[in-house]
Amino acid sequence: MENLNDILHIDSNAETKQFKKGTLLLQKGQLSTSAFFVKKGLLRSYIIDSKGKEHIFMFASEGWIIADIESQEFDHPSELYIDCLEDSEVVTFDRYSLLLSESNSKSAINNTKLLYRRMGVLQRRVLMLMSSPAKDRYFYFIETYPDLLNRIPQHMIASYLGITPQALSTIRGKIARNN
Amino acid sequence: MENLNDILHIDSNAETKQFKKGTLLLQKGQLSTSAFFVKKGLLRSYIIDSKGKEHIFMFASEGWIIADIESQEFDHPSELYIDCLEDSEVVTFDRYSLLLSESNSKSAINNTKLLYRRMGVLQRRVLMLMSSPAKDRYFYFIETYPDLLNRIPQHMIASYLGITPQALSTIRGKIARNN
DNA sequence: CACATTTATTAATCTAGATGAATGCAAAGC
DNA sequence: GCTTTGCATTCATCTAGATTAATAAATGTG
Repeated sequence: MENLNDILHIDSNAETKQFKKGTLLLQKGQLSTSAFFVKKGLLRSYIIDSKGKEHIFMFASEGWIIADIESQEFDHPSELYIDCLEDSEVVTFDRYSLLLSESNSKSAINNTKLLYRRMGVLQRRVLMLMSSPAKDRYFYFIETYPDLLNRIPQHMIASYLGITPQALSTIRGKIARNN
Repeated sequence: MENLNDILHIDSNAETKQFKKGTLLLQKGQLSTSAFFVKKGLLRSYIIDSKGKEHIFMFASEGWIIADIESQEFDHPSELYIDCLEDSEVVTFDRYSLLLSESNSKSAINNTKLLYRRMGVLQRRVLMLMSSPAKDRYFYFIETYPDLLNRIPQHMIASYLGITPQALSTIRGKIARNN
């Protein structure tokens, strides 16, 4: 995990902490420049809309970084919540330490590659939300994150896909009986 | 335009070209590592789905870079089309030249900041597609890109918002007569 | 263990937005 | 100048997925 070493080396405040399932690491309204690197376990980020409904933006399992990039980038208070779906081991570090680490050219290229990759993933997500029916998005999720499938309750997958748990259940029912 | 100078300096192949409105710069199926910097004019990227319907992923006016990041990142043939909505002046450069430019730490930080900003924009886009009705997305577009409003035909704005031209027209009608 | 909470399923009804079609208008080409 | 093509609007219908509600299995927890 070369990337992690970079972070630890550059941000002296970065330290590994243990969190219990259910712990909130970031809450709506907070001004935070923290990002979370997941060493072990599973986190998610989500918003709660005006009707009180949750919408999951992303899951982060081992090796992923999760943060509210938008609020950090535009200096708004966070809209996202970030919490633990499993007991987790997390390195908290300052978002700006990643920028500074750019001066080290080896890690710079690595970090930039990671950013491009993340952008590629987001591009796909936007295009699928715009153009594909829920069933197709579900299939894509299964193929892309087969490991997450058994670690995440179904209603949260529905939330990630942008549909209700009932709709996902119906889709799965149809798939099971083959239509 | 410091960023542009970096590009021109590092990628000797980069050159400014003129394109007429309607010119296709990238097409589905192509394997391309090119990115396009818009000096003047207006480009867009979009997919055409299995039913022949267009879905616009983004617009790029002066100062923006546009490319199919996903296909480049995962070495797939492009799914996106990129074309000119106006007569445009475009610098074509290789995507990897940006990576190399990271060794120059001043431009490195600049490029990384741009990437974060783009990710922030994409985060918002995903969250709005998941949680906000079309009317709210339309208002957000107006507020965020007021300059584009008069340069882009309405049915393309609808496509960007993820709805049909008819639906956008109806929404605008309601707004106009205040309900 | 019993009891509460979380999770998944199914079904009836409702709605935002899609689809298809017709109309008017403005710009573009000949 | 006319004629074609593209653009926006309106309306009637249709549908994917939301909402509401009821049921039941699975998982926790004292």
